[in-house]
Amino acid sequence: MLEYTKALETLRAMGLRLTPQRMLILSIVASGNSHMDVDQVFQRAKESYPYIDITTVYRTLQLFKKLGVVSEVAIGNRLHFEVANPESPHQHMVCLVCSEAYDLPPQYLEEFRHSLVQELAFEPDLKNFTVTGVCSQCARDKSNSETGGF
Amino acid sequence: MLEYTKALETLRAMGLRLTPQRMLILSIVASGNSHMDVDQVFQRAKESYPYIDITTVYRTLQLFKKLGVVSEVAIGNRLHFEVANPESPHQHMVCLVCSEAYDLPPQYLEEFRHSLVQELAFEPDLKNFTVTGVCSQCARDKSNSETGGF
DNA sequence: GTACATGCAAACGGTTTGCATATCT
DNA sequence: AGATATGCAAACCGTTTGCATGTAC
Repeated sequence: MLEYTKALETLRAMGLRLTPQRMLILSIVASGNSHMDVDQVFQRAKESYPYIDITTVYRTLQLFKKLGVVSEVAIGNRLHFEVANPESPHQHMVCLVCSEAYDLPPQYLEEFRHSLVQELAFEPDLKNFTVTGVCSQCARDKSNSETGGF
Repeated sequence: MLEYTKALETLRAMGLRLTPQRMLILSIVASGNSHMDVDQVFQRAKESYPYIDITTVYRTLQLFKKLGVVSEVAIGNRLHFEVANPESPHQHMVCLVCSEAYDLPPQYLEEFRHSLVQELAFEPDLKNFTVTGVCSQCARDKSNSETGGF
């Protein structure tokens, strides 16, 4: 919950306000294991405060992003957010079947990045890197249904 | 221009029509070095046939995709298309500065894919793989402008 | 002649903006 | 009190759909 106090201090320092909506949205994003899309945040927020508008969710998340409190990941045509953690940068894998997001530790991309830079003189933007694919769970489900077994 | 005759035969075989719009759109996509987004195709098409509608471009490209004539690449929130070439599968690198698209030979992803499958049991969907980043040209331009040079 | 394709308009889904009202400080 | 945030409505942008007209076959 270190993020909380730090984020709240940042808000104060900028002369911005600590509103219930902002605290709620921050708590929701912080409670997720991985990134959540805007609508997921919105739905969860409505459980606590039914009057909240999705516009507020968008604006608040963009504000937190600007403050470095959360980071944004675009997946398909949806924006996702997670609490920023500069100590453990990572990329994401998203399952095309179940839409689940998984963290991808950066070492998996090191050699890839290195060869791109060295051989193709292309500097990949790993801050916004996401691989889609099929996760082990869904691959198993699929092979089970194909063989008719469980 | 092999793609042409093959595509046209495929259309006929399916009882579909060879319209001027379809031939125009195919020729435009085939003329590009790499993938083009829908609006680029549309603009070029209007030069030859000003009455064409962007809806037709979308529908035609989707049809060609279904026939295996073109392949679709989603970049950001835009769809891009290129002539399908099953003989040389590749992925893409897109420069965030100039938006130029470059082909990425598959060998650059082999080790990456292998470690994902082996160690994380995640099968990446390399058919829809795109890395964004900064190309060498734009990196050079940037460093020049930063040092006051050109 | 008939089925299929086109153009146009309207809908769609995610996101952003304008503005009057409400709220934090 | 005064500046900032919110809710609501409307705009936006890329893409898709409905439908009457047009055209390839």
